[in-house]
Amino acid sequence: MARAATTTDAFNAIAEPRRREIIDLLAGGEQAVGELVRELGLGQPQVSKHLRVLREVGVVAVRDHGRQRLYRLNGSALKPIHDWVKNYEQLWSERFELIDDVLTDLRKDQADDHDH
Amino acid sequence: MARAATTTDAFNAIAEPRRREIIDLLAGGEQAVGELVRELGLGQPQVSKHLRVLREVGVVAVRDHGRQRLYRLNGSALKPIHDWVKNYEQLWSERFELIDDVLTDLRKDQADDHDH
DNA sequence: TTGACACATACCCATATAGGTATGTATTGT
DNA sequence: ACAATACATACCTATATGGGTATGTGTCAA
Repeated sequence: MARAATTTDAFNAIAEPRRREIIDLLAGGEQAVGELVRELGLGQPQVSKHLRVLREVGVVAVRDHGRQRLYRLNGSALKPIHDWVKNYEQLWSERFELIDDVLTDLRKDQADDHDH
Repeated sequence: MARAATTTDAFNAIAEPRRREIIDLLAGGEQAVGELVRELGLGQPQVSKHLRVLREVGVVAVRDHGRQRLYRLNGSALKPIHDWVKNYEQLWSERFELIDDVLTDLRKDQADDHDH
């Protein structure tokens, strides 16, 4: 089996750096494809394809405006990612570093006790 | 160009569901490959390969113990993901929904004013 | 109506998978 | 020394990719 499709879920969709860049740009508000093309310095078809992926996983939505297509962010589609990674937030917090030190000391004391 | 390697960064590494599952399992503490194999219901070579990817991006670390290899989580490697997605947390919070409603009302009032 | 514009889609190609199977390597027990 | 155990790695295959280029589709202006 090959790798899962980029359109499988948000996890796969945001693995691509340009797509995260697009999301960051749309955080500032609705934008047309042409603007994104200029800001990204990518070809227009490439940008359109990235936008398609983001659309399919629900991270962005489109709106027609004359001959332009305005894309906007739908941040809630990123919630599953946040929910998952949030479980590990404590693992790099300063508070945890302290707790970790304490636990290490406790284990050390236990080892000393067993040495007797 | 093809898709970026899974070992490029944590974003690519965690796109694979089984690798997230491994991370979740290791959150409970150090585990040998064989235990992970049983818990995942995957082949041993497959698990070893997933572990290799996670090792290369620094999400897990290994320790030799006899003929076993004990893997442990290094959660701090997930920080970049958390840092990135945290910027969008407000977009689905209840608090934001309320702010959004208020803004919508404000815009509506402005439109009414212009109608006069 | 015609041309210009904004965007989407259809191809082509090189590449990196993820799973499966077979095999190599190091450690342990007898 | 030898078999068994625990992992890692090599190889194969089907598949989806991201960029590039060419082309299709819908909208606007003259």
